[in-house]
Amino acid sequence: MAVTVRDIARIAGVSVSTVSRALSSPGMVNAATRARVQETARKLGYAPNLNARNLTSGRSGAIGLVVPDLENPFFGSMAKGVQARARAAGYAVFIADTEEDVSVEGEIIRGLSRQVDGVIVCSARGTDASIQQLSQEMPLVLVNRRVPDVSSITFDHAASFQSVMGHLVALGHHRIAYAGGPQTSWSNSQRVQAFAASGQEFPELDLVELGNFQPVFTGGVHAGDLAIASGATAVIAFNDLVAVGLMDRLKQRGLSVPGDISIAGFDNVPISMLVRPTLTTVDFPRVQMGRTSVDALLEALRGTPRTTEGNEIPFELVVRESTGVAKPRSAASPSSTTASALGG
Amino acid sequence: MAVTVRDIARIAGVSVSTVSRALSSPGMVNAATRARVQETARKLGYAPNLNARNLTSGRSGAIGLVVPDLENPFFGSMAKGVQARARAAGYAVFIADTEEDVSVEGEIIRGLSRQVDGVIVCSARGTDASIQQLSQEMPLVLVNRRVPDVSSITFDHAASFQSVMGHLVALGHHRIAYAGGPQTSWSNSQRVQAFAASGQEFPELDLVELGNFQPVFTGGVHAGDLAIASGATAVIAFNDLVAVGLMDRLKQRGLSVPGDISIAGFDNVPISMLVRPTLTTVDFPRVQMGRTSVDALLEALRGTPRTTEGNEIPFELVVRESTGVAKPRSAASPSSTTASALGG
DNA sequence: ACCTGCACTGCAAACGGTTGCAGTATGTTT
DNA sequence: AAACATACTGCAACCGTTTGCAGTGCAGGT
Repeated sequence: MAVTVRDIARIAGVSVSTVSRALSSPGMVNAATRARVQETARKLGYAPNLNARNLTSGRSGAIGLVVPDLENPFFGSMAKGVQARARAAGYAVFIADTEEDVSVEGEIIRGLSRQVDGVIVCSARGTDASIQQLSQEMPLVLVNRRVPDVSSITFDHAASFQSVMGHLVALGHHRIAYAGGPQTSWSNSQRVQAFAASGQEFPELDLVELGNFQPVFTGGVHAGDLAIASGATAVIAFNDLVAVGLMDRLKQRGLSVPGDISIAGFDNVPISMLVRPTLTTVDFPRVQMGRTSVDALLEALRGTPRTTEGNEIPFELVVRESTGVAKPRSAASPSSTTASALGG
Repeated sequence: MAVTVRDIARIAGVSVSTVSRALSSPGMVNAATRARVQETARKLGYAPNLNARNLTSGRSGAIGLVVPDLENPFFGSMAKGVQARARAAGYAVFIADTEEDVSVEGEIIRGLSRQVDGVIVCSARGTDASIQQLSQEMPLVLVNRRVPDVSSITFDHAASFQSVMGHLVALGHHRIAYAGGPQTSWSNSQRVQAFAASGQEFPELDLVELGNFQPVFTGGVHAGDLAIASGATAVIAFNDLVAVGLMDRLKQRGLSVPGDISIAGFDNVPISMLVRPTLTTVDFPRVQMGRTSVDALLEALRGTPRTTEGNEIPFELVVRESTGVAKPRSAASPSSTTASALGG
């Protein structure tokens, strides 16, 4: 059916080994022969059988990408970066969606690992131990999470949180609330820590943790009422969706953003610039994170693993309309009366 | 390094062929032997080498998925469906992002085809001929586009457009505009046709084509002014992003939605229920489209290709707040004065 | 003239499975 | 008791490529 090295060998009048060498290590064969072989190969439309090639070489020329949910734009962007960089390096990408199911994650990754040279894993959940275990079984790069002794690529959540906090402080806010995300999320724990650390840095601040919310619109709605009750003049939300839900609820309750309360989110999702007021947020270059994780994996495959630390992708604070100067504490407007009345 | 059938054979005291059969065609070997082999395999942590297996079988157990842009949520959802169904059927998924570049698309698909049993292709652009050509070279299923003689899975754009139109007519609208998408887009051409067909179905209607717009927020902003000028009381937008941009512009110009103008979009993207008013739109089950395309591909691989026609995924009209009864033509309110003044 | 080194090429053995065929030991039929 | 079918197992070839090793011919050095 398909044309093989033997066909080429027969037609070009050489041995199969010469054909193989002419095609994969051209330097080893005489220029004339090489040209003849390559020409016949081209004419016959030869395409090497990758299974055969990989069988001898032991490599597969592919990497695996494991994500919890492909429908989440975060992972879509990641995948794009991974795909682009892998292709440029001559690797194909196998993709697997764990559907957020930690229990099957290990099996999926192990299954995948038999057909790839290494894997890139996004696993916000799952235990450190299980990830360490996997990392010992195969070349593995962990994304958006840090686990001891596992090569990982992350955003600097602490620093990005600080930059949002600095922005709000500069605008004169004193009572600032944080509407957290899922308790099990690594990035949320980073933000909670950074939030607490801000207390050290700015002792004059009045910090309120509103609790943990689902990282979606309705979670923000829920947080909205608590935010009003807290009496905070600024709220940092776990992500943009929460921020948008929060903002919607505040408007519904008759408060103005940023007049009464400033709101900031994280991720810079497309919605953040479509809502009114547009949302102040932090942009994390997700495509670049995908690219960098491929680089890290390929280096590991070449036997020169990066250090675990220091692989942090830069972020950017995007200031838009949802944050403004804090309303003076003394001159309480009717709407803020509501807030302070409820805030106790 | 890795454990092979030979290791198992040696330890279990049988031949490699028996090992192979005990593992892949259990019916052919004695129950006791089979148990012993399977047990040793399990104990040694045996995992078959897929390259070796595929080399003999000629199959690869993988399918390819080719999309123009992984960052686009449409394809993310698709990919999720593809991935899930493929995994369930024992297939792995290779993914490739063409970056909307038609010129390399063919090469990417051909390269991919060497490592997979078949491909699922989303290619809104590219010529019919090039797709037909590819389809003859390998098992191929085309998604969201119809090309003669190529197996394809689509949404019924005509019917979904009709349902939006019917909804608006029922609300009493007479002058209805369509804000189109890219001229080269297959789905847009389907909608334009359906728009024209509505003229036949409802001769009393007054239909206005506003032109072609970029399928993004700013395209909608652009369309907004034209919509006002057109004097239409209802606008159907190419997709939700255009609809949202349009709505934003209308509000900016002092018109109310749906008070003065009703707006409907397509796709039911997350934003559509976050904007105010929430957007009437058409939901296309994209994950299901992914699943169905895998089914079609697998059937083709088994030699029982589906017919080209009839593979249409059901849609659902989602009526929300952005569409309402048409304002009576006679009683013009101040805000509509603006519109009719400009509408000429 | 002889040996050495070099550039090139071919042989054949891998890689790790699958599978057609033949062989052996049982059970079944007449 | 002989002939035969049946159930299981092993041998060895094969899938298409890579690669260590040996062989060839030819140039240059002595």
